[in-house]
Amino acid sequence: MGSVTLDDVATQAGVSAKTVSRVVNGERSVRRETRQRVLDAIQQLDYRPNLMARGLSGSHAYTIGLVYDNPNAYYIIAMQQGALTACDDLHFGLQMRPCDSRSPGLAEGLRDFVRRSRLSGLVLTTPVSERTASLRKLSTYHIPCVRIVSAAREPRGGFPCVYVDDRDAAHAITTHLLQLGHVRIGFLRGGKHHHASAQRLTGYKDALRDYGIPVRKELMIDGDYVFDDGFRGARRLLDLAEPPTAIFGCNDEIAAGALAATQSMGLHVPYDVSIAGFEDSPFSRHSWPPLTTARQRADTIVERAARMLIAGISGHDVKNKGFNPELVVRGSTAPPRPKSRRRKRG
Amino acid sequence: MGSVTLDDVATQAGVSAKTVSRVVNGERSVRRETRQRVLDAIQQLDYRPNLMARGLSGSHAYTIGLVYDNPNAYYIIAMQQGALTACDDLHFGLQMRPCDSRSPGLAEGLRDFVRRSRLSGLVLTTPVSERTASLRKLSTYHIPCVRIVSAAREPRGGFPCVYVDDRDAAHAITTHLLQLGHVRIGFLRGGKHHHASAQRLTGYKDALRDYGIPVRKELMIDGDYVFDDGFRGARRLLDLAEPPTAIFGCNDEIAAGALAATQSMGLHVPYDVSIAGFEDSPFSRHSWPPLTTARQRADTIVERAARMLIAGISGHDVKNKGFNPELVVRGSTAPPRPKSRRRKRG
DNA sequence: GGTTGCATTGACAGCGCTGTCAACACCAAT
DNA sequence: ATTGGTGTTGACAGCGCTGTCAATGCAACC
Repeated sequence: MGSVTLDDVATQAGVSAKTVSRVVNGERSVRRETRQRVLDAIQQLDYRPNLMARGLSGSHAYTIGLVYDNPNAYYIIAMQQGALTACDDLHFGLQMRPCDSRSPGLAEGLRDFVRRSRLSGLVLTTPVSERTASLRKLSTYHIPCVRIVSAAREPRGGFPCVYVDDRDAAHAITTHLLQLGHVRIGFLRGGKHHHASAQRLTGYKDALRDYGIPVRKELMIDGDYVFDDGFRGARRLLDLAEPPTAIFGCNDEIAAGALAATQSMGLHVPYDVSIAGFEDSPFSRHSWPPLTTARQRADTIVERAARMLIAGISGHDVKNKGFNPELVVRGSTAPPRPKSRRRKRG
Repeated sequence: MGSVTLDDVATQAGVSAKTVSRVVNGERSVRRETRQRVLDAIQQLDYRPNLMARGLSGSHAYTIGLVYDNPNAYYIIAMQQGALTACDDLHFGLQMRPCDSRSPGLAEGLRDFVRRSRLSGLVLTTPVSERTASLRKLSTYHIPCVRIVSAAREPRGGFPCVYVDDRDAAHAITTHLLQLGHVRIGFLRGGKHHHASAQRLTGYKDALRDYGIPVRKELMIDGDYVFDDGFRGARRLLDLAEPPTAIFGCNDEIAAGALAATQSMGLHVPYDVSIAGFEDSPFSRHSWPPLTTARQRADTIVERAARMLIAGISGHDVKNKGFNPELVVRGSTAPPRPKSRRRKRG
């Protein structure tokens, strides 16, 4: 019943409690042979450190915070899952916290969150990780943080990062559509406050330029990362005098909305219109036809960020890490129908 | 920097630390006048108990667990929000935990979860709260729990409950459709393992019977709580020789799928087909037209359950509490079109 | 008046861990 | 042999709180 404590392990290994503590916390000054004896005892007794005791005693709580502000519930769930995996594995606690990334008091709010629970550090997800002014303020509080950001290459300075090359992935998706033969490609933007959205737009534009195709303003529609904006945006695109033959939604939920809108106009996907998303969320798999998208494993990315954060807190060196979302071609994209044979039903 | 402790409050109020502890924990044996003095001091100093210290010292961690197993991310997020509100307010910690409600080791898994973090208790959400065998086993572990269940009246025995009358709400929605003049009403079922789904089906059937309308098997389609099952189910319904004039989806995501399917067939909602959902999730508001639905505030319901749980842990009496989802009529339902003038486009 | 019982309060130990500091062994340099 | 550094280990206090138990005050009882 009463669980195994440091002292139990110490007795078993024939050392002092403090030495066990040293081993558990990966401190260097323990002889190899002693360390092994302790590790064996830990394994034998299935010892797990008591978070409360560690937190009460130590200078921090051995618990990290996951901070997010995102309208996309599926994305949040995936991020939580990733953070949970890392924390369970490394015997850290996890506090999950929604927040308002546009609040002027963001930095202070995060500071209070950390102080109240004596958190060891924070994983800052987009778009919280992009509020540079707040981040600057946050850095004066000496709170260990890892940011997840949208960038093609390793950002310089500031907090350690996990960076995701949204531009490149959007470039790949757009290129996929271009290679299929599409020329008029619509783009449905997401979250104005999300850099990722801007990066994906850049990738789209760059790909068009690479193919010598002019970027048309009327083909790029603003909106947020929600189903309905995808629905309305796609309607606007398809109501154009010369509608696009393909639509690239800034995330899967937008793309799912676009899919519904397209079908609501009696058009067939992918024969009349191709549709691509971004994220590989359940939306992209559950829709019909399933969406071509860029696989961006939010769980993997956040897990990595959490591991980096904990490594940093434990005094290890941390190297920034980049991810490249991977193109996933599914049934929602196909070559455009020859113009003469296209018709709009409904 | 170093935060306010019990001793600080005790000094300020001129009492011992233990007395402050008594006030904070709502114990009875404190004179009214003393209690007030302590409360004032707490307010003045903005004291918040240290969870780690409480947990280390006390017999439990002053932290509750929220357990869920649901494919609907929006629903999970809402539940988390509600639990967070209650815990923040009552100075309890919160651990959120996805799990597999169909695992045979469910009870043991929950027990280990509780033991490892010395949790004070669990809020069991559907469908975890419906695994009667596991629940019976769980009850032998003496873990305080509050269940959220789908039931018309207060369940007898077992753990305390928050019960939601899904049957009644589904009855109300169906009646709404019947009153509009619909006779052939399709029903898209959700999660086979969710009692709520069965309850809603019952409400649907009961309402039909109340109106003397036969329940037709071909109008009730199985599926899970996901967009795509709504899409496919609606297609099947509308492809019937004599299709329904209204479709009732077991939750909003299913209904959103049905909406997309209906529109994909060139039919107009609500003029050709009425569609209703259940839950009042973002889906129902973001779709076009917005969905008629039953407002079931998962956040409010879970907040209530969490408050009940914490009250029980603190030794107070707990009374079960019922919720009745409330009919919300929006643009997706209207009287059926006279049959002669109905046409199917596309 | 002395005793009992209840309501109210406080002293104290200790939850399981980490930070600090001191102790010890050992080797290289003096 | 002595000193000083380095690597390794342990003793001990104490983090902020609660559980236990004892002390206090006061009213009610024989």
